[in-house]
Amino acid sequence: MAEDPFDGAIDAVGTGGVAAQDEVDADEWLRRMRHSAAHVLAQVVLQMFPDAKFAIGPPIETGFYYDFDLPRPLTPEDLSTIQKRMRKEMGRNHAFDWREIPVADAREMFADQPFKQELIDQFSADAEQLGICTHAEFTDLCQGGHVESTRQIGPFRLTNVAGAYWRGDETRPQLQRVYGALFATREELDAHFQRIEEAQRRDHRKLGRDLGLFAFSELVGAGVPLLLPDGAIIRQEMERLIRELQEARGYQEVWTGHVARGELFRRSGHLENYADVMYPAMREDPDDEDPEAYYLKPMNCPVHMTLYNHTLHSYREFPLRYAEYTTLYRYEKSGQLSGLTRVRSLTQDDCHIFITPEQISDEVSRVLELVQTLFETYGMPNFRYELSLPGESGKYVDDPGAWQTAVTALRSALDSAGIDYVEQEGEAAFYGPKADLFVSDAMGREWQLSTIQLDLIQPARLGCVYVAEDGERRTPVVIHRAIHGSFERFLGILIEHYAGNFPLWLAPVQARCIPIADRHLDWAREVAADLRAAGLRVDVDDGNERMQAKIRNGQKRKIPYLLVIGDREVDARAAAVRVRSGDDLGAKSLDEIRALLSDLRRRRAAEPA
RNA sequence: GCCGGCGUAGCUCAGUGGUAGAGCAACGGUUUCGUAAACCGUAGGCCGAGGGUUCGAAUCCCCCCGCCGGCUCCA
Repeated sequence: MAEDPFDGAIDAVGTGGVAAQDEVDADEWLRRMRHSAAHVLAQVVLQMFPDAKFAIGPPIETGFYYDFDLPRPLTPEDLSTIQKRMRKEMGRNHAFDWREIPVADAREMFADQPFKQELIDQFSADAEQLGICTHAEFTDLCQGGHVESTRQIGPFRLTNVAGAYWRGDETRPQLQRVYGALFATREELDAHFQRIEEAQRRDHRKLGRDLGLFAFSELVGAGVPLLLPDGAIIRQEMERLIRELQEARGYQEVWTGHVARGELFRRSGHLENYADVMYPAMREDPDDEDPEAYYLKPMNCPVHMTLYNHTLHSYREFPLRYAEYTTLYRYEKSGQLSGLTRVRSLTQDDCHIFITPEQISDEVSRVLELVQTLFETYGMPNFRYELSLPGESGKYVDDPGAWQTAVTALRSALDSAGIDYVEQEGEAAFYGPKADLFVSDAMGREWQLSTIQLDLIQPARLGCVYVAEDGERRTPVVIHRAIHGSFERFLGILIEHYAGNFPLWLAPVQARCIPIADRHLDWAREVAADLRAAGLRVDVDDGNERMQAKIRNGQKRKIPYLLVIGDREVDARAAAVRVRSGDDLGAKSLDEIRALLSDLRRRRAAEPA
């Protein structure tokens, strides 16, 4: 999916439009099967809807899709009909015939296909011949990449139909996209669906419910997560960690509340560039354009800069690092909301660092070190960086020289940290370039967590200055950076990363005492009280169920340690330690248990897995 | 926001025009048991909200809201 399907690979066909299996490698063969399946899909859809306008049908990571403009929405029943007819067509063993024809012929051939006409416009800019591919009665404008015949196409299943804008542009017509999964073998196809099932078990929305971590309420509102006590514990541990790390690195905590006047956001540029995600102004008269109106903060930056302006600063104070852990409010469109990973009230570990231009590279390196330390603590290695640069559009104004300096400094900091990244033109924030860190959730969707942004615009707009060594007043550069991104999203990702099996330091309940019979309750309570006094989160299952049931409940709750207490343990002033993995560590003295758990907690160890 | 699907007990789901159901969870009682489910009982629902059709609506229609998948946009 990484490649732009419109970036025509018309000349990248190499072996030609059709190849035999032994002419290409396995990956290429799979791509060809998938793309060929898309052609059969289009063939069948055209049989069923002769007036259909068809767009594109590329191979993707797990299969293929094809986009259509149809007279009516496809139903799930249609999908299974289409699938049956596709299998039938594949069984007929139609050969794929690929060849090149002159542009003019292509235009004529696809005269009643407006999307194809647009593609012809695009491709004919630098080609006189265009590829077409025919099998059975169906011919498509196509850059090639096919198997020899339909019977060679591997096992597949149509999965869903979804809306998709033509060329990914929401101002253009929305088409119906039919998705299919396709793999080389039946086993791989089955494994694919098993992976999906496994991913669904990891889904933080399900685990959050099952483990009692968070909830949503229609009454409170969409996109506003309610952290239940156990979820709030995890979030508190996350905050505690980042506070420790940041205090150790010279950050100073500030507090600036939740609202600010519109005038501030007008000066910062937010109302001009960011209004679409800001909640509407809070004002007495809705028709009043009065700048006295207040807005919920979508970001902290303008407020932090105003706070900076409270006194005159010297270059000697730099880097000056303001940290705040506060909730911001963004009106995300309803279809964007997704559990904890996309919410409307989000809490950022949001900091603004005031520096001189010369300090950019060093300070970005320090931020990168902080990111690395945090991700190591969580044991999350699977992320990737993106360097977002300004593009052509007029959104990026002001000083082009400063932009260039900033981009160079950001790039060199990433390079010297040995970080791999991809550059994305046109993705910069309105105030500067940025480096973002992305991770994937259980369902394979990517989410941005950490962000490091250079700001070349707002400090000047808000009148930030510092006194330089030569006594002149200059405008500081500001680094905006959030390491978790938002605690909500990061929590969602963490839940999936651990599949709910939090390491001890994060676990809402770190150990549970399980007395076998009521006569063991006193010692169980004593053990719990002792461990609690040592700062551990420990409870006692004093219900009247059998021990087996209590163990089952504790396991389902994913509690790291279950401390089973019967006659032997009471006598020995001990508890039998069962680890979440199911391992039985046997009886251990209270002292040993306290030492074990305290050590894991203190080190924020990854254990128990 | 757009396209499609879906909203019945805390959770997983039955119920297709005629008096709202099951399992698990919860709660009460009995049981006091050695590493993933003891037994009995009780309670729990404006069937997402509002409107309409009908003698009668969880069920059919309209319109909101929410959730899920995708598209577009972003911590």
